[in-house]
Amino acid sequence: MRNSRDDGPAALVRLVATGQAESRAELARLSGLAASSVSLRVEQLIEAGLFAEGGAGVSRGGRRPRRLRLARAAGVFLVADLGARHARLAVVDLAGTPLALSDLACDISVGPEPTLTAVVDGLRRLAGEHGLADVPVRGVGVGLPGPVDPATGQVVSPSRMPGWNDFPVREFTAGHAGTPALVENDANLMAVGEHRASWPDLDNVMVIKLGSGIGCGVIVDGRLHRGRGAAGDISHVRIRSEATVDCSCGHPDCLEAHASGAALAASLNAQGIAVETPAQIVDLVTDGVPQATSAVRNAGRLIGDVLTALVNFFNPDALVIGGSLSNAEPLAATIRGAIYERCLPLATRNLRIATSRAGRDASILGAGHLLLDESGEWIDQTLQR
Amino acid sequence: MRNSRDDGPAALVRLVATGQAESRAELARLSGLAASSVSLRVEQLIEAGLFAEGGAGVSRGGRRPRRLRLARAAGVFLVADLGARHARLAVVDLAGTPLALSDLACDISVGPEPTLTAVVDGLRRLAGEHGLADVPVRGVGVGLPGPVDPATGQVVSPSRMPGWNDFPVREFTAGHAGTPALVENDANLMAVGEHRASWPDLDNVMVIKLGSGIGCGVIVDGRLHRGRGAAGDISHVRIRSEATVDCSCGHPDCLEAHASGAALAASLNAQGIAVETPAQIVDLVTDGVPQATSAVRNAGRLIGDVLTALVNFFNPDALVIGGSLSNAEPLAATIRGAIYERCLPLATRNLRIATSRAGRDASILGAGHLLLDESGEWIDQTLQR
DNA sequence: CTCTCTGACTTCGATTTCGAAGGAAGTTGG
DNA sequence: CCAACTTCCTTCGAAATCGAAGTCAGAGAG
Repeated sequence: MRNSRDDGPAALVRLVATGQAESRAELARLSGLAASSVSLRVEQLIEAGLFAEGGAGVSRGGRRPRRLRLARAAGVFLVADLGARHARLAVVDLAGTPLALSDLACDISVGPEPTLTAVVDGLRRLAGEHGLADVPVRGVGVGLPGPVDPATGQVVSPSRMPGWNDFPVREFTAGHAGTPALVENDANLMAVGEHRASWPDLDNVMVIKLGSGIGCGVIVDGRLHRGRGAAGDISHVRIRSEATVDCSCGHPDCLEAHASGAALAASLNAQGIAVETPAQIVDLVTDGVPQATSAVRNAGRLIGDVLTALVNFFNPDALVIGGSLSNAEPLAATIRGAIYERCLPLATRNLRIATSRAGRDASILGAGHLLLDESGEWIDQTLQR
Repeated sequence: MRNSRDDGPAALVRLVATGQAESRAELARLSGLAASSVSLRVEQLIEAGLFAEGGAGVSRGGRRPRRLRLARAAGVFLVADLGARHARLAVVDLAGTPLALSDLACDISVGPEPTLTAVVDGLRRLAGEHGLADVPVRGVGVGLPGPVDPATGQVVSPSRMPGWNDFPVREFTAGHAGTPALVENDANLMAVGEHRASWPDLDNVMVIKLGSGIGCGVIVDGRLHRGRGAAGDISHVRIRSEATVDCSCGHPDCLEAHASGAALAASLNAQGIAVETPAQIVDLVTDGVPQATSAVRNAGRLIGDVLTALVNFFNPDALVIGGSLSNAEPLAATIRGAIYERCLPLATRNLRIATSRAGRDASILGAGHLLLDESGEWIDQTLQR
């Protein structure tokens, strides 16, 4: 696990927030600083109201450590994970742990300004309802179902977000909330959340999000790989198939056109089985409806074939299958089988394939972690008073 | 461009060696250290014999800088790029610039010990012949046409290196040469060399090596991505094709079985055209032999199709086409066309596709750079006297 | 040629960080 | 209960680093 993106006091805050360190001694070991320097800085962090001392810890054969934790006044992050017709809102502490959760119905197609205004207002209300109005908000995180340019914080050519193209989401959100803002693709957030929560010691992880669409986030060397904003796209790879289906992107036989939740639903509807959401597909599979199982198996084979090439190329330590469709067991099983059958032994030798452990709030978690990673600035400022 | 993998004096040596800094002032700007600290450390580096002052530089409107360069006594690296029947040997300075080059006929299939012994001895002889016997050797780099486990420096399940499986190449080489050793896959070395020499400011770069086989090296966030040693493999991806060809790996229709130089040669031989090496194929194409051109075009289309998925997924800033086959112009043109046609606009928007600029010694260059990156230890030691 | 401006170093006191030593507060084993 | 460790944390002088001011050496303008 890579730590210390930068150093300075923020590194100490990160270590405590993520639970890696609970005492001055652990901070010294993990940060590489001298014990005396750690003591000094911790003193300052306590004075600034970011850390608090929380009684004595468990002895490891000597004097008991004086346990450190984040002070309540250290602050919170406001986080929203937007879907097409729905947003998941959360107030999380600096560690990313949700303190309050709620759901908000909101149609993303009404455009960015009303959507983002409603989301930020909803977040503030949520914080107030849980008695957190007096706690400083250190940042806002927004997950979106489309590509985000990391340089500008703008959405770029999203396929299912009419009116959002080139809208400066980060700027607008930061302005409206009055805090720093983080804007990121939802699959990327999920990848970060899954990685930090479940596989913190692995350096290279791929997370695929199977829902209505097909998304993918990539952790390289412990950090999110963004590329120019398009990284992780696997949905428009051309697949080998008998029937030809045209994709919304204009090319024939994209993976998404054959194997996404939306494609599966369309295919089942054509067979006279009424479904709308991925969750309903999962239910059908669980109920043993043969057409559903067969469709899901077929999708798994297609997805597995595509992943084969990517696993050989990227050689990850783990491949995590998440998203609402991932609860359909035959799907994961088929993907797993395709990869083990067709990939190089060298690439699968140390590869773990697992379904999501962090669950549906993985994205929330990931946003918290990314916001913490970018917290160097305000931490430094808070200390200088 | 990412610098300062670590800090300390090694960072300054790197900046001077790579030509990024030529004066104390530039070192201060690029390293982030205070000017006074830089002056102090430079003093020590000069005393230790690593740096030398080389007259006055060009004024930028004020006092002229006192130009810094690597001292001759700073040392050299010995580097070898091994192919199946041939090794390219070089003595390079710390900047990676070749001071002496030679070719050595050696059959890799006689096994690791005799091969590596001959290579290291050849390197020492080469240094001696060029009057470099008195200059300290700071490291040995070896490029191999097979997967290398970065953790152990062992070759792992190579397909064309009988007798090398699990052999501790790094350990043996370091022992025989009496210096630190670096062992790396040849395509990876080529990727590093190409990146540092031609595209130092781009963070994410893919380099494919088209020769008898098909290799690929990946630079992520300015650093070589190794994965567990298999990263960058693109040769065993299944392709869509009419005829079925079985690959040596046991699966049908791998890219390598259809589009590698060896596959092209076999196909041309079957048509009654005698060729052996990739260079001869390039000659045929240049001469306008229609069967050769057609075969190369077909290979380009297949390779392009595979790269399409990887470019969408990885979203690199540049894709570099290298290796001896890359001189066949229709090949690169076809690959380029396939990618621009089929990739997401978002992924190709900022993508540069180019043929190799560093040429056939890119691997040598890359080895030099990687050895320099790992030079922190001996630099620190040299300073402490 | 002189005067001013700019950039390249140096000098030197202030600050930060280190690390060895020591005190505090436990555990373990007789 | 006591002596011998261990671990946690602080103290304090030494060392490294910084940064503001000063010096040096050129360019460019008048």
